[in-house]
Amino acid sequence: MELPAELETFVVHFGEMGSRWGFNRTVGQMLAVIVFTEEPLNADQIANMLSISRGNVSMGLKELQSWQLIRVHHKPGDRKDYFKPAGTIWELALQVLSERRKREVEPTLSLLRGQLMSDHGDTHHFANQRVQEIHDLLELFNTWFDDIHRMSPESLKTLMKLGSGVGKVLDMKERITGKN
Amino acid sequence: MELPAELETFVVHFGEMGSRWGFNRTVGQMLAVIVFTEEPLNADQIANMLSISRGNVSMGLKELQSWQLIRVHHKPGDRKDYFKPAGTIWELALQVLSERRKREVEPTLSLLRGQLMSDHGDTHHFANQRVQEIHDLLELFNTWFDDIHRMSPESLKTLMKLGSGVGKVLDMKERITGKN
DNA sequence: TCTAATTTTCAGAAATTACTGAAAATTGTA
DNA sequence: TACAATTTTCAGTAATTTCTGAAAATTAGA
Repeated sequence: MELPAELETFVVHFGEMGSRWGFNRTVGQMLAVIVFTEEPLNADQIANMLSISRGNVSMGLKELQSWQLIRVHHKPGDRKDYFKPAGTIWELALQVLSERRKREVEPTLSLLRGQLMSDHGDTHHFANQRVQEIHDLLELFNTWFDDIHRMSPESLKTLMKLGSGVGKVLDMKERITGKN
Repeated sequence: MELPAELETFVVHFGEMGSRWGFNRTVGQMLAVIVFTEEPLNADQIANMLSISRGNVSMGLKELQSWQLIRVHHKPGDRKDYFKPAGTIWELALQVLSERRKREVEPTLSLLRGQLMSDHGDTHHFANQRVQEIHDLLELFNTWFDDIHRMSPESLKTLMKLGSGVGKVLDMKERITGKN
């Protein structure tokens, strides 16, 4: 199977962006062909479409599965594994954010939690103040994201469209409930 | 100036996380020493503390300045440039998000906008539907982030603490105003 | 303007990351 | 179980990224 001409732009672009998004060029390109192709694809098809080795495709598929961005699909009477996106575009985007939080925030949060355990006390040392601040920030972000991640796509869209307008709603709530 | 022992953990960790956060190991380490040291530091001090070349420090400082994470500071009677964080921890975090949006979202959004210009019409082609979906998602994220980014740290903290509890406030609003 | 202090640049070297392809392992069917 | 189809692994190689250090450029004071 040959790469359809209309996909080339996206494959090239996803390849270039791949490393910024947390994987590498080939993995980005693989994600592009899988997302923009209606039919599930098998490893040989992907290798041909991108002109890369079979081994590379195998590693890339493992990576995309570890990100939970693709899913195996089997065709009756065919032993090959076929791959398709693990959800809607919206779900894939949330999944990327989720994995990145795990890889980019969790390790630091663990370290800082540990530091605050052992360093309890001299909260006046400059560095320890920064540790506390970064810890609090990441902890807040973490619970916020957990919370957000559980919302339905629809609620989330509504919320995002409201944007900072939420501030006004919050003010309103305060006036009504008298709390914050 | 030698690297204080209590900073070593953070320098090593920020180095390891650096590439996941969008820069490289040395730049991550440089950010760590600058953030965790009370006094502004000059390039030679940083080079000594991290045992890296002067040229490397120069490049790293440029990178951190392009991210707007550090700022020059001058001492009277001293021609050297000293560097300190460009803001509070909270501001630095927002700045990282802001720069990453610019590097990780904007290029794709530009491409997709262009595609939708030229491809206007056959919205039934599978790939074009995906293009539209990704475009709408990124566009929504973009305006949401712009909005959020303008809020004061305090409002933002309040909003994050509320988390998905915002959903309930929104429901309340709908009941009251009869709109969404 | 001249000079010394300081910073930046960048070619080459070092380190890291990614890729290939053939061999090994696994899987499903008969 | 035996075998062919398929996938995974991984040593060696290729490509990319990062780093060094000396030379070039810039800057500020005399």
